[in-house]
Amino acid sequence: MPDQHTLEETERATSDRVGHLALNYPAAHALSSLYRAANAARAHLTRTALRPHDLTWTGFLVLWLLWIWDRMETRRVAESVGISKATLTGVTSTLVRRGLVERLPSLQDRRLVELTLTPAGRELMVVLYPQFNGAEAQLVAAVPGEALATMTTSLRQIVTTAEALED
Amino acid sequence: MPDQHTLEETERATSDRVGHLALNYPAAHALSSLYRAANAARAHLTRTALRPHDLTWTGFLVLWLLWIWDRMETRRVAESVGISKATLTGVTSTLVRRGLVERLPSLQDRRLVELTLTPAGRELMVVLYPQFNGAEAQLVAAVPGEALATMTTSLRQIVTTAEALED
DNA sequence: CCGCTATCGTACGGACCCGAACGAATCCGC
DNA sequence: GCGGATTCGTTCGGGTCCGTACGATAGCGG
Repeated sequence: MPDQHTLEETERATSDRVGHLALNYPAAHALSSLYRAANAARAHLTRTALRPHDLTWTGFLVLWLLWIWDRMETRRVAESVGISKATLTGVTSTLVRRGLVERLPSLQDRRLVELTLTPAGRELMVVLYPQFNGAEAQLVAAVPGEALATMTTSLRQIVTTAEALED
Repeated sequence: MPDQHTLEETERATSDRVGHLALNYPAAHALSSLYRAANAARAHLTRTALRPHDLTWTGFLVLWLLWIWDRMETRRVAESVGISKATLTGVTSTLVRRGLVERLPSLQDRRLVELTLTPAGRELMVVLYPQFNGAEAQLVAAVPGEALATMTTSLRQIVTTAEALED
């Protein structure tokens, strides 16, 4: 158990504390579950698949993206991974230092920098990604297929809503 | 758009790259959506509700927990929030420095430290939490009630599975 | 051409985050 | 009682993570 209190106890204590307020409880429970699930999944995948290769979660996301798309501008990578450009600079430096990623200054627009995998980076992903996906499958094994599809759809709607709210 | 590529393009590119491997795609898509949604929600809630009060996401989670439960041992707080004890030490120090949280050394077991909100911390939560919950409601507004319930159930199953896998 | 503006990636400071190691306190087998 | 094992919170080092500020580059109106 991640908590010394059961789910029921927590909800009762919450009700005792804030029950007099007009709150949206389904939203609160959904987002609480969302954050806990994402945190648990990230921690488990990191321990199971990434740590043996001495990779961080974010570093892996960058490698995966470059594996799928061959080369990308840094601003696109940051946007896709969901981190700031400033953070990506540091993450990229780490991956470059380990010989997995290469920086390619753009010739057309000299402000831009593109990223690509080195051969070593590609070899790593060929071995690593099937292991990673196996761990992913383990995590969702208890969720029936239909519920998983519903969940995926709802999560994407939340992403869309969040993006719309940023304007 | 968080990505210069549409979802369909990404899935096609993925298929081109790893289509010859025996992978669990529903699991991969579900966890990708899970991580993106959690990231987007966290970023939006931080900007909307937390930043005006100069609070961090993790700091807010700690405050919320102490608000609901009055006082807790640090090890329980770390477990509930999903961070390591080492991280909690730093987060707690920040909150103590801002006068929102107090450390209470346990008299029964002198290895333990309990945390509790100061009056200022309680006053902050009374104002802040309704704002936070309002932003939460905005995020899930596009998801039908039934789908939201299904999503919450599935997310909790993933949390349970992840915990079981840690043994 | 030539300022004005926008956008790029990066440097910096501060906060979070973890694993490992540590001193202090407690527990437990004998 | 008491010595070894366990558990506690903290410290430390290294790696994200962000907002801000910056120098460099590009686009654009006049």
